[in-house]
Amino acid sequence: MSRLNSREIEPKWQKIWDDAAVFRARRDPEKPKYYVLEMFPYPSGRIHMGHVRNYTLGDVIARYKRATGHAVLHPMGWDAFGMPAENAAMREGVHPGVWTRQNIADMRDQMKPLGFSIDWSREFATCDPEYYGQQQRLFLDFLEAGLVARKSAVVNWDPVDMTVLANEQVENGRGWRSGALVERRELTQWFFRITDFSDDLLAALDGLENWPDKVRLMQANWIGKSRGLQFSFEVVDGPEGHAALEVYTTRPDTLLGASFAAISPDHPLALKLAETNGDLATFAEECRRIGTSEEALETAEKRGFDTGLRVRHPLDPDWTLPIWVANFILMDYGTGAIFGCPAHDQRDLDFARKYDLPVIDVFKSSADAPDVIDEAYVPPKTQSVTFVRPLDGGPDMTGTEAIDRAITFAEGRGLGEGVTKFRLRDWGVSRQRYWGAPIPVVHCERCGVVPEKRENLPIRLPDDVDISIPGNPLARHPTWSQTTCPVCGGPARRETDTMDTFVDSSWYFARFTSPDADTPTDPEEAGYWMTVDQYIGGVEHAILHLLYSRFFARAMHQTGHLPATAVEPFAALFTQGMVCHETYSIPGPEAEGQKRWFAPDEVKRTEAGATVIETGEPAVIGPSIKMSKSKRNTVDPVDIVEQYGADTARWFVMSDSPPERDVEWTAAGADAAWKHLQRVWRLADEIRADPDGPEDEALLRTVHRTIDAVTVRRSASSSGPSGSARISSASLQTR
RNA sequence: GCGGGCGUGGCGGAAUUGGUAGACGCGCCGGAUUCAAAAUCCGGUUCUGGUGACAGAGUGUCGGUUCGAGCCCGACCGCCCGUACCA
Repeated sequence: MSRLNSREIEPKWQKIWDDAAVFRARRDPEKPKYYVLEMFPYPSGRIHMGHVRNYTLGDVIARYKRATGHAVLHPMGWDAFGMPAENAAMREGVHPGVWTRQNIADMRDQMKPLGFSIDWSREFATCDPEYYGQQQRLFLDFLEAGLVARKSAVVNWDPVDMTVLANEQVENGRGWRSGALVERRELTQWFFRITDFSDDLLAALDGLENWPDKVRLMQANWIGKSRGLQFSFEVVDGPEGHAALEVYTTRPDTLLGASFAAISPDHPLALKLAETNGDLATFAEECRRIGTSEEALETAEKRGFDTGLRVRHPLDPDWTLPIWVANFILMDYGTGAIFGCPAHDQRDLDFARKYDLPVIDVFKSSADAPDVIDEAYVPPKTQSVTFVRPLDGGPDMTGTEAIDRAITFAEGRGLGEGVTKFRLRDWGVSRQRYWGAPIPVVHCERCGVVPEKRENLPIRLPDDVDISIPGNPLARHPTWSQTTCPVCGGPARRETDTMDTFVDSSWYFARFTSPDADTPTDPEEAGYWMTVDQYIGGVEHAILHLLYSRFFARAMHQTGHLPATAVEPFAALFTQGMVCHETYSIPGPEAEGQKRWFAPDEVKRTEAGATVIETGEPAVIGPSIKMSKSKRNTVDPVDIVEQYGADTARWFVMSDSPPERDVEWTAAGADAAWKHLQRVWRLADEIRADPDGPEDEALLRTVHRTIDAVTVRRSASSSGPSGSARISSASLQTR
């Protein structure tokens, strides 16, 4: 009787697959097509268990579909632009391109032994000029189609390093390298007009039946369609050009509860007043130090500054309200100004309590009204439309009806108009960095901003750059930006901003259908393979990446690069859970931050606890959390493959937990997975040992019951991988 | 802060959707087999008390609805993801 020897079998079959090119995707009119895709990796240098889980999920589906007579496309590539390469360059003095290419080579070497059924002939990296050149072509096509805009946006500015910082590089309001207080600064930047598609991106979510509800809900909330009233306050003795203050509210029915007006520190009126009011200018300056992330802005302590100006209440000209500048008003949403209604909005209430502003309950007559307002409330069911009801004589009514009625009433009186607004903002794609796709436009003194000629694409990144200091190496390169104007032929300057790396990942799935085409896509190939039938990746991409990709598919359709059938790029989406591991640490002499972390292979784990192998010190066993470098709780797939073989790693991540849930990697679990494979091997071996003997009817029956159960469950489940999860549990019960 | 998710034995997880909580698997314990070990096979395994029959407790916490709640409702706690320049 033989034993499973993964070390021999796996390379043997991988070579046979490779030589026969069995995973090469081929169009076949006789077969239904199936495109399965896992979110492509960032080439950090090492694959981790999260990758193994992700690609195994896709691999199971790819193999299943091939086995059931489909023409399958299952490609792999590299999301190769981004900040880590520049950081490595600064840290180690290595060129970002060299670093990235080496990482790709390393990771490919680590992935190959896992035996995924990938069509490697389609591999590309987004830092290939052949790829980003086509992306530049798309940029120009979008520009021509009116899908690109140029406007100003706020960035984090490090005044010491003289560079733009990513939100991630801002720590407690300070630049991570310089430690300088970060400022907000406005730059003119390029935007994709994703808001042109707000309505469609929202409405089409309904059709994405094979997406998780939670992702659809998150996207819907992100797009944030709301119906409200836009109206203007008359500003009493306002400065020139500011006789009126436009505000937008989703709760016009609470208008009589207004006790103040508030504007963003970046609102034009605030800027105007700050010109002559030093204290206000100082206050606004302090607000601008918070940073640009929504999270930072919203969690900051609510602060305000009374401008001394007042506005007239629209329903009562004798009633005036103070105008405050408040740090929790976002210039990006609505009009950058609100009316404050403390009784019915918690943020307004916090603000009113802090600055001693009135709290007026407009639902006092409602049965739900509290005697004293401790927290903002809105009556759940019946609510009187306080300012409308006495005037139009109608009945009390519920939420949205009340709001609609207030809008109708206000419109009838000429007070304002009903407006639909979206929370979604246009997508700013300009980045002041080197390692990204150059934006293919030219700045000419005579002709202004002009697009590059398509025949000049790709606009390549220069290799000879100085990365050792912060800032944009393209901007300080002595010659790269010098060019001639495509229109007048005069001297001109290249755009030195590069594109957001999310652009790279917003169409790679389309490029996989024709990776060598000299246009962004080959219509015939894209028409055959698109859309992606099953997309698999982490839930952390639920909003941005997936929304940008949905936008891109629409924009690519509009510019003739994708068929109408592919405006939704991913027919089905599966979000897998994370791979976790417990942590081992020894607390330092000082505080939390002093902990020393130990990797699983540095620790001897017993029932009683854990000790550091080298020193024999006892280590504290921490909770199982996502594998990460900083906590050192990673298990290298390469080690597992060497120890047990790829099938053990693949089997473990597929069987131990349902794929949509987090899985905890344990040495015992890996061992068990290996044992299970041994059992399967032995079972098959026993049958093979007596090929002429009578068939084992009980076994045959079990096998077919299992197949039946798997098939039934698969077709019943809405998306693929949850079905394949059942394959695991069903097989485990065999015999 | 806001949006989304999760919380059941030592562990992964079941629970036919409001009807015997812990299926199945892992691990562990005991036994068989073996010169011995591995592998394999059999049995046990929520916790507490009890030799035992058995008794009591139990699905993050508190409260509610119900004849009946892991499941429905309300409030809270903890962890995770996202929050538009991390990918």
